[in-house]
Amino acid sequence: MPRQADIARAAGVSQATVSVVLSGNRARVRMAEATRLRVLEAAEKLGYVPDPVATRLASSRNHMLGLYTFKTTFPTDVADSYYPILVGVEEEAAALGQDLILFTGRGGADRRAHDATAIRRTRVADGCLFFGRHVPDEAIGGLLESGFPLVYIGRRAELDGRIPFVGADYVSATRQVVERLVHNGHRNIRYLREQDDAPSSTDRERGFRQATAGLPASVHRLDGDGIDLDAWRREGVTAVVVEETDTWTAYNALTLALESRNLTCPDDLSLAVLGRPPVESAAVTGFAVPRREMGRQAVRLLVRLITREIGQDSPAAQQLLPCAPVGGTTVGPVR
Amino acid sequence: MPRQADIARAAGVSQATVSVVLSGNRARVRMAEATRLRVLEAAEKLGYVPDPVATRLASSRNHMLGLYTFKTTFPTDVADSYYPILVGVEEEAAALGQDLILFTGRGGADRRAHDATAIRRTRVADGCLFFGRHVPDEAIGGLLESGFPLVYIGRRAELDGRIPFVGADYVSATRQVVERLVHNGHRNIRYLREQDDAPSSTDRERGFRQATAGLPASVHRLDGDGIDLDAWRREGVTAVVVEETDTWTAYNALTLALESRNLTCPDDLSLAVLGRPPVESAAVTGFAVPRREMGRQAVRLLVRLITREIGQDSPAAQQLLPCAPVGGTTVGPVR
DNA sequence: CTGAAAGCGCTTACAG
DNA sequence: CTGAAAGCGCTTACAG
Repeated sequence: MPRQADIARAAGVSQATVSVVLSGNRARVRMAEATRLRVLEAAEKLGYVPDPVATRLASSRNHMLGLYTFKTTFPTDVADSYYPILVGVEEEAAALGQDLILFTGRGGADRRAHDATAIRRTRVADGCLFFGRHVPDEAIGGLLESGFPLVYIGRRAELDGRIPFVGADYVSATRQVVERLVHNGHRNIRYLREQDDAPSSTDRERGFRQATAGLPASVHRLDGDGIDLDAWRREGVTAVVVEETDTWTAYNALTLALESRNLTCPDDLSLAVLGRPPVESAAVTGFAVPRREMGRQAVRLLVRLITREIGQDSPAAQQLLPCAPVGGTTVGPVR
Repeated sequence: MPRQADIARAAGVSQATVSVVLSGNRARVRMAEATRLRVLEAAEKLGYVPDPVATRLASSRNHMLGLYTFKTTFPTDVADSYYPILVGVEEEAAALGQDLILFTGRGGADRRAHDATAIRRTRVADGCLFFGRHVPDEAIGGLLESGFPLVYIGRRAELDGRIPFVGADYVSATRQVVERLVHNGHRNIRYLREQDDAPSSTDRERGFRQATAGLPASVHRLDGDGIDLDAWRREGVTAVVVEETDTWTAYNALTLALESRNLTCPDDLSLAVLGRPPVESAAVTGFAVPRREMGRQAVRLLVRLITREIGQDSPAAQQLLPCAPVGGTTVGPVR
């Protein structure tokens, strides 16, 4: 494969000159147009393509973006909620001329021990997208401090909120859904959430509390016990909102509870999903998490971080995308 | 970030010695155990992680495998047939400690002109998986000649059959399905295939012809006209086999023809899919294309090519995986 | 047993 | 306007 040195020989110039010409002469070196053309022509004739590895070692960019997931990159269980993000990532990466490196090869056994090594490896790329709840503070903090561009997909508050991210605005989306319920006369609304404290869950809770300020609304954390909807009714609950997660745990528990009352679509209870209901239950009110757009915007943000167009401490490095409302038919007046 | 030079200083040895120790001393250089330990300790203390870019430039391996698709890596239209392959690829790559590079960044406009450049770029990786019908002879041939390890996913006969691949054994799988029909008494069987000449289509046709040798079996290539099943019946056809492709074109055409006779499951015609029917029509006889396994085996083969465990001209560099039969209920006796 | 040197293919100051 | 030099962080013969 031809190298710059070969072109230099063919064009009768130095290898450094070839480098300058081929890199578009960003350094604005003065140069005879004839020389430039001669180099370009020789490069064309020899079928030259730069070696990305050497480029990366010598300079700082190789037009490759990393994608680091803490579990598997192509999950089989939660593929539905995950795939759209990948689609968005690829779409935008392609549009911006970036290749993608999937860091999957981080050994078997002791993953925790390998994390630091694995994460440091992301440096092959110009920058890296991270996806997952897991934030290994030290490793990520080290990357951040060294100025390595990185973007989390999904909001992250760790490391004093210094992590750039592109997330979904669950607070507003939830508030809007719940406000609609309140507008319809509901005064006792219950938020069914799962056990863990993912930002997406606590953000929903925040939006919920904003919309129900002053009302007897309450949050029910899912435990092993299942849900007693009749008891909730007796407590005066007239509407239930349930969070969507990639495992559908809370949603499924609610569905189960509804079915045990022989009601998939209850007439004495309004329902809404804080997210998008599964396709089968398309009529349920909720909102759409803009996964594909999150993928796209994460790539855009990462590239702007790489080009230093914006700094990693800039407010613009943390983005929350709006969620589109999904109409549905399960939010009615109080019964 | 600490480099080998830093470790060398800390351990009081030369940088080259550090390199030898850290790379596991494959060159079997004699070395005092104490020195080795001192180096290892210093590396640990400094939190050293090798720079993959430099490693790749200096040596020949960086434990990264390329994945080059001629369309989009994450398609939205044919995701179902595609995703399992990715799952297999990732699974095996992870198991073998390999990262994955997705070559998506090959500019917009003139793709054809960029192909050579884009394909040459795959050299960043230790080897590359290719996926798609498209075989740009010159570029792939160049890679092959230079000894660059590559594996196609799906059988490819181009370049005098010199391309390593992992495909599905459509010939045998089809033959078995059709033999079952023949065994059930069918003598006039029709194979419905699509227009193009993909290996997966011609392989099916070959298996079909093997099983129907001596019988009046015939192949119908789908055109714009739709299918007249009544006419086929009058011609004496008692069984139809239809190929599965990622677009389902032929299968959908057949379904349409069946529906126009108000029969989704005809009683005067036996049916089989050369592949797996869509979930809704699970009862249809067919076979399962082992997509995930193809992904896995392609990675395994690629790694063996990279390690020179097998040569690219070895027969072992071209693999056909068996397809598991899918029982179904649509293959009956002649009516 | 260990170190000094060359080289992988580039980029980027720095001299002329 | 162009070239010579150093360097990115490694590996790999080759000397001692």
